[in-house]
Amino acid sequence: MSNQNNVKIILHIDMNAFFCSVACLRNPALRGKVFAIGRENSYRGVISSASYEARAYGIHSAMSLKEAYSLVPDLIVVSLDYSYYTYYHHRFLEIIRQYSTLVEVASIDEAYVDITEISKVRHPLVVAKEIQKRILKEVGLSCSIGIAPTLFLAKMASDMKKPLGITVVRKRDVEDKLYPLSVADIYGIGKKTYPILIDHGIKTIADFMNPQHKEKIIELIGDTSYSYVYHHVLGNSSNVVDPNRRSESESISTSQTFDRIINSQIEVLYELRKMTREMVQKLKKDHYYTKTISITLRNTDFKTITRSKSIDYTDDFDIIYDIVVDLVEEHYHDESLRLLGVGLSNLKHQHALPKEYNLFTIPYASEKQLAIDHIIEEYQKKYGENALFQKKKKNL
DNA sequence: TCTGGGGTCCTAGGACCC
DNA sequence: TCTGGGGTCCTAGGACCC
Repeated sequence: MSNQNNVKIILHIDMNAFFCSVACLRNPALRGKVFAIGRENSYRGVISSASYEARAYGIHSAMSLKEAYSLVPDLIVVSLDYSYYTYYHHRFLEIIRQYSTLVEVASIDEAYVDITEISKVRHPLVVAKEIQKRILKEVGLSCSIGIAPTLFLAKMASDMKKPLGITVVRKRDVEDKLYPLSVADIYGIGKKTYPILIDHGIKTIADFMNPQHKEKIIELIGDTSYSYVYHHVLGNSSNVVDPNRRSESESISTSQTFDRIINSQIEVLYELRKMTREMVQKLKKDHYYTKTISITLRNTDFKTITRSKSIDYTDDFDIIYDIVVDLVEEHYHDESLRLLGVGLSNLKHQHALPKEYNLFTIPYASEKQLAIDHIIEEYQKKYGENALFQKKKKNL
């Protein structure tokens, strides 16, 4: 691969069945077993990763546990503390960073690396093979690697051979290697969009790229999506690996699906207060301020709404929780809920904030909120810590 | 005992300002 | 009285990804 102009050599490195592989490292007895990562001893929830042996039975991530057990009644389901995943995440990044300073972390189990520099003295394929071998030997994880001139093509390439694959996609390989693939394999085309395309005869990437179909596809999925795919497939997209792209968060959120039904305002507020507390702690720990506060409510029919409100930048629990209370009072009307969530978005790092926000925070708690706190306290004093839920428990 | 949890990005309409 | 764009912020929702 020669490098004229700004042709770059990008690797996309993708850990194979990452969560399951980490679980095997912690418990080697799992190796070779039909198992998955999910909530242990439960039929609720979904699979977050399936071992290759389990995949052979049709089990895959996002599948409900109930469905998985119906396919494999004696499926082994394990869960692991998240810190194990982050530990191995850093372990494989350590190795990758020995080959380039241009490493962009894309998620817990994948990264982009610009190896243009080292490729001037060593063949990219040799570099990729060495990285793959070292991650397997030194960390114990297998990965697939895509080599291409852009991030998008590298991502598509790493997907083509798993596990332990290495796939090269140069611009001139696109017709051979990408065109035969299904439109469902396009990164960025998901389960809502690909059935629409397939229903209208756009089955392969070759179909998609055929100029005769341009009008029809734009009609189906819009101008923006069409151009996005069209140009990315041709290799006309960003080839800049930016180590800082995801280093600052734009939003943080938490949500929880409950075993019981939530159907009173006081319960909603009680749970959301715990979540808000958690979010504000995280906010402060990383020295962020938030501008937009949102709540998420999902009812028993799985209908989900989010409602938000923007205020001046703040990191003050009382101010933030007060907005949560406002949102609940405005939008919750005694429906039966199964999921609650709180999100903080429009985040700004302390040092990026206009000066006036950095002076000091005035202690604040609205009368409305103090009244609610009082009700909750009284309730608990009278009936005990879990009083709010006792009546539901009886019904279970 | 159907359907987790944490993110990013985009769209679209309305308000408001110039 | 009617009629303009452009830009930015806010809110709600949805698609997608891991």
